[in-house]
Amino acid sequence: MINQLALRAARLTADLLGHTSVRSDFAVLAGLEEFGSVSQADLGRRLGMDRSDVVAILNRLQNDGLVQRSTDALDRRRNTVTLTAAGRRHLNELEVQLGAVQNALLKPLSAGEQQQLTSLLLRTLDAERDCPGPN
Amino acid sequence: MINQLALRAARLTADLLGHTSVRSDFAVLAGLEEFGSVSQADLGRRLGMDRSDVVAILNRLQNDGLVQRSTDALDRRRNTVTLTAAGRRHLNELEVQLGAVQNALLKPLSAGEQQQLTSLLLRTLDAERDCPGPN
DNA sequence: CCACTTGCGTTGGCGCCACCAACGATCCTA
DNA sequence: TAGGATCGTTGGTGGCGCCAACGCAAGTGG
Repeated sequence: MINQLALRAARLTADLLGHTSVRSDFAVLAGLEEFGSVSQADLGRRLGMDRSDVVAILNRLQNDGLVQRSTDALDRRRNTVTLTAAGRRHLNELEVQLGAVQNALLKPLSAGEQQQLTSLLLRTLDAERDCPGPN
Repeated sequence: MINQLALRAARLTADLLGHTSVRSDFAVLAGLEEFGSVSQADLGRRLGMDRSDVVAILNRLQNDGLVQRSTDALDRRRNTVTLTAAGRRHLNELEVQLGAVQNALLKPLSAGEQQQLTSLLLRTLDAERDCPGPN
């Protein structure tokens, strides 16, 4: 049903970008820009992914100098993750490329319909995001 | 972007159904019902999945008696795959359950909006499906 | 009739991704 | 001060999509 479209999206991103794991990288980078400097666990919670996977992604990103890990002084368990300048640049590039992918994917729809669709998707996502929390 | 929703959908299906690989099974069963008895390669092409994966899924389904493989008399390379009565029954059950999942997922939307959304998704999917072929 | 090419089913491996279990370190609280 | 709770990390598991290679059958041109 809906998975079909997600698969198409994944395939297109894989085609246009080198077929490495850009999607999770982008998710983390975008999350960092949106939320600022956060701990890894918070990041995972807000992005809806597991702590262990966040670790792997951050290892990659840190290795590429896109992200900086520093132990929080107030709570030495936590790692405060910060976006570097290079990371911000890389995120911008990814946004451009993924925007192109999205355009290609939604090409058969008019501009108004595209907006309509994304609005509907975001609404269901937001509503869904609240559901499991407060329970 | 869109992958988020797909993930939600996957999680919901995993919650409501036993977290085994029901999704691909359903895809194959639904494809069989839609296309009738077809060869495995045709099935894979129409569903947009790899031949090797179709093999694995068919092994499972055949083992559960939901599907029957028989070598085509006219072209002995091909395996004609047929839905058994049990397979059709199982498909119906899955349709009910997945319908419930879809309802839960799209609950925050009104009925009209739900229809609108699925229509938009199907349109982009259909348009996309033609694109890679004629090139 | 014999290569040659094409398509089919099957096997095996790789990579991405979501999930779970466990551990040491650290913080918080009773 | 002892016991839980949280954090980062490691390791393993399973689903899923993709590719390469094999053996076999069908068609095609010489």
